[in-house]
Amino acid sequence: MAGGRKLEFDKQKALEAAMEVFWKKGYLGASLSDLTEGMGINKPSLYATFGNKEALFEQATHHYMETCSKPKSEYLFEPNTPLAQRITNYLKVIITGQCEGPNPKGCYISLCVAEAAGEGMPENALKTLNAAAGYASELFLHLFETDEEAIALGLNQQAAANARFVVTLMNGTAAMARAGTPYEELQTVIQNALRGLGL
Amino acid sequence: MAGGRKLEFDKQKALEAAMEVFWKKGYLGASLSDLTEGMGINKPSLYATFGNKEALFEQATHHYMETCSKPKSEYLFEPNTPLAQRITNYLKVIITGQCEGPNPKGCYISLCVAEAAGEGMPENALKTLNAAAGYASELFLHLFETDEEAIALGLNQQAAANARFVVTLMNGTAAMARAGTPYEELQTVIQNALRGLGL
DNA sequence: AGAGAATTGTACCGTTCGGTATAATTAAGT
DNA sequence: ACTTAATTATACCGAACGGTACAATTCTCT
Repeated sequence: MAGGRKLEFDKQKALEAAMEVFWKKGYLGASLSDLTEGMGINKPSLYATFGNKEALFEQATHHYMETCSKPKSEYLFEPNTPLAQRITNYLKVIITGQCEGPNPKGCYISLCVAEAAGEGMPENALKTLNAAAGYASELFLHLFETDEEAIALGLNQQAAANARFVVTLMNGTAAMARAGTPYEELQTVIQNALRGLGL
Repeated sequence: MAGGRKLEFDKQKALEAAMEVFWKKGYLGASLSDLTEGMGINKPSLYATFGNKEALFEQATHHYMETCSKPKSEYLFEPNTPLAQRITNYLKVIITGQCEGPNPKGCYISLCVAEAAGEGMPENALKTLNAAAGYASELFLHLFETDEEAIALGLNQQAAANARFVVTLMNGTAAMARAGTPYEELQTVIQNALRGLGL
């Protein structure tokens, strides 16, 4: 037997809205009122659909990684493109995403990781966050260790340190973007970054 | 006529403790319970001595700048020391402060600025924060514009962009430190930073 | 010793927090 | 039409939030 009232909202749109609220306020900083208002639904609907605040955060974080973070990594592996150009393209699109567009300024993950160090974050949210936080490091580590040109340039010799440098700088641009630095100003660090890598 | 009961706590010690609480939790993340517990006093004493949470934050932020941030800038202007060495020494002590010691990991200012972008921060706290946030930028801008060696190396030509690069990287190390990256790993970015500046 | 000034602990204010019980809707299956 | 299942809106829960009234305590000055 079946039946039941239909959902009056788009699950995916609501998740997208939740992602934006967490992106703007962080996990602890986002209240249920912030979330329900941003998502356009009320509390019982939120709990019935997503579980609770923590479960919603896990799904929103996953959505962020899949739609905002991971797709940009394609720029790093584009064929027939010099390494310096690929890194430049990648950093440009990353900084653009941090500074411009409809989303909040900065980086969702970077903000929530900073928040998490202050305690008060539930365990599963921490796990989700730590997994997401390691993505960029592993991406650049893999690039510097396996890319032909990177190996030819010797970047694989200190792949971990070089990856850490790039990831550190990206965390920095996220902080600067969140503080209001516009893209035109922030974009100049890309040249410094390439020189810092010896490119 | 006069008199009155004596303060049973050290004002300066209490301010130092408040600074550590804000450093760990941020402004919004620090509850009055966190503060009174960390400072070892109770609420009426806190309000009588420091005003309210916002006024306490302004004083704690000032204390941070005077005792933790500004003193380290001396390394940048040490006489008879090559510029690259001065920047290296400065960044080493900055990263050490972010990663080690009794204080919370990361940077007090960087954390609270990130928090402030999410709204909910009172106006005077914002002003105090913005003033503090501009300090490092102006410091490096002044260095690159006026230092003899910096001018000889042409760093003054794009002083603002070069300063932004260093400040961005420092915000990045703060984020990495807060996420738990140890000093030994994070310190390697200094060499990349110098190369990124052409040093 | 006594009066007046300042700090203390306790208990409380209204509001918001994350989360839920309940009942009124809206739909499908028989 | 009628039962059943699912979603909705409203109202509420105990706890914690920033902030304060009040009375007890502790001090200085006369």
